Amino acid sequence: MPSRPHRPRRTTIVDIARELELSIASVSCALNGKPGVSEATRERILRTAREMGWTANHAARSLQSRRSQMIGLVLRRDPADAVQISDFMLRFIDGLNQPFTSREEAIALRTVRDVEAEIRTYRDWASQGRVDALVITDVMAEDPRLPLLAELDVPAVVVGDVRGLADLPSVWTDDEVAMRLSIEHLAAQGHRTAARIHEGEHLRHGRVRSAAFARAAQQAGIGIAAMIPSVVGADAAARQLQELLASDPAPTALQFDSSLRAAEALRALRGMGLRVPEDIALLTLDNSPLCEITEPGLTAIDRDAFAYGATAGRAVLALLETDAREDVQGTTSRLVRRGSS
Amino acid sequence: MPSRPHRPRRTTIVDIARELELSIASVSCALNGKPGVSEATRERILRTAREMGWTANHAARSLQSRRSQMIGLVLRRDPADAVQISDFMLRFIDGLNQPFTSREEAIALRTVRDVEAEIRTYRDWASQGRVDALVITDVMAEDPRLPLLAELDVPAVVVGDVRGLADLPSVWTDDEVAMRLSIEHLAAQGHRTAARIHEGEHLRHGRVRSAAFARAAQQAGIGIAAMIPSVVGADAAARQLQELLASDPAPTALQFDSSLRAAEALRALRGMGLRVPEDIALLTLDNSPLCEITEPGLTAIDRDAFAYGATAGRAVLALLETDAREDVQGTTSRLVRRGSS
DNA sequence: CTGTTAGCGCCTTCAA
DNA sequence: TTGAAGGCGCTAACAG
Repeated sequence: MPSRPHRPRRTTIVDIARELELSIASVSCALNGKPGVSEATRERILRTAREMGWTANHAARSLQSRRSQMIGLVLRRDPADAVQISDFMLRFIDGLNQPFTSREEAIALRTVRDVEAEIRTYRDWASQGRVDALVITDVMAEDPRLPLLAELDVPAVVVGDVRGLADLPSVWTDDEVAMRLSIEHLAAQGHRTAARIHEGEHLRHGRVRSAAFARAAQQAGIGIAAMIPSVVGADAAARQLQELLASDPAPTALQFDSSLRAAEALRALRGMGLRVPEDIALLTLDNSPLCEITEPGLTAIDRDAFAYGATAGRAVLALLETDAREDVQGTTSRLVRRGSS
Repeated sequence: MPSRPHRPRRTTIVDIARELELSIASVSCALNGKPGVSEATRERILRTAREMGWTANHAARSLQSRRSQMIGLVLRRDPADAVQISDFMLRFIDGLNQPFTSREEAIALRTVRDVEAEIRTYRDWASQGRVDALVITDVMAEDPRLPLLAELDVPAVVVGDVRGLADLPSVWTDDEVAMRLSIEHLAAQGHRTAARIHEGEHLRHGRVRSAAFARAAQQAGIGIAAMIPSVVGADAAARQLQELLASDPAPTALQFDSSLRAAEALRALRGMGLRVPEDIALLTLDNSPLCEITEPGLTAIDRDAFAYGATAGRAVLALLETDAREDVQGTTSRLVRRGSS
């Protein structure tokens, strides 16, 4: 532990009390708007507090109130994370902050490489009382964090669908609707066979989406040529596409979870001499500026990451203030039509 | 202030002392690896501490040590922020975390809409002792935060070039080199006239880059058709490009600060029937996956955002631990050649 | 080597 | 209405 910083002592309520020749209790009451002081002395106290530039010391308050005024957020970050994930996440964080702007809460952020480190961080934070609540994102199919949260006694809000996995307050998004919108759009365009290229099913929402995709396709009378994870690298992606298009019946539409992958596919398809959308249609989840710079633009499902985050933030506050366990939809999916379909 | 949470009391050093019938001082010494306890009792103490699941309470430590173990980071976030900015920032944050992974420090993050709110946050955090240090990004041409930092007695590291603006430890990136690489690349391709489309010069680095661009161009014997801020909207951008290409002599190369803008320009130029790179070359700062999905790919200056952040993190630690005022280069620019030039 | 004492800055009974 | 005292959990100085 490094040596204690020797910065100038800040003014404390003791200083104010001494200055005014009052007891610290009176000062404390006045400063916190509590009864127990006359209006006159309260005024005096508030004024000199302002003059002396007093602000409550956070550590002291925290020690006494057992509240850190911190909301913990751990980002398990794959260095290869695609741009639009970053964009969504930063907007989400921005939204998460939103309900806290007029309050003292702030976000304690930490990035880690794997779940083990993430869990360690939660354990540490919880036992040290460093955060008042946790926000959990990217729910995995078999998520070791969910039992952990039950064990640690820290309020937590889960961002994502945890129905059947855990009994925790959650903020989720309508993946079923997103898939239905996608499929219905394709059906309306006369497509009869589609394929889905997802980002892996280790994440819960990957599975939810695949299931919803299958269900919606069946209802719309659309055949599924394949539901496969995306591959990295232009060459591998091109090969994957070729295989996909060789299947019988061949899909006339591709649904992506990642707009970056969709954009790459677009480029590959054109390289293969195929026309989009005439020969094959593309559409993707997670609308982003990326979808507008491709030629043609990418039809995408739009979701308001900021609103999503803000809803999560409000759920955290509700949990903290009234112990209200919320289960709300964070954002609504909307189809944005562009040239690719 | 909401009511105090009534979670089960965690075990404290008092509990351990009582359990072992020792004084709390001995326990404290043992737990902190300080001399003053025999090895035997230390062992005993450590073991029962572990058994009882003890962890130091952060608020108490913080109160006593005057350290919050928090590094403050405020993001002034324009809701219209482009994707690749988000990507760079999240990678930067990831890097910033890097030096803290094996330590107790965490990042206190807050997003705000304007400088006023940002300044208010710094003031609050500083006076409450909520952060041990601040990391300042996006230095503006006339930056009101710099005098503020001198006033507040909080250690701070500036990310960006502040030479001549403030005497603060800083981590900067080689914008001059980036511009020189760009210009030299163009010169080598035989270009004689270029234009620069930047993201506004309210930010310090915007100005630095423009100045460096002009200098490098002069040295390379390249004429500058224009140095103008980008405009938003496809139509406006197309008009801007048309004007630019109508100037005499017309630029045969365009340098962008934003790869999103460059990608949009690429699309617009092709819409105008121009070939890239034959008729006009494009290149951009801030390499990102975006640069690979356009057709042709965008030549770009690559900078390691993670390394940049990590360097900043190390500068913060140095400042905190040894009061060492560092002034280091955070990352190195490198030209990535692609089809657009 | 061990224990006692006194803070860190704030809040909260309980008496006066 | 005001003040004195105790505690939040931990650390540090000094006494034994």
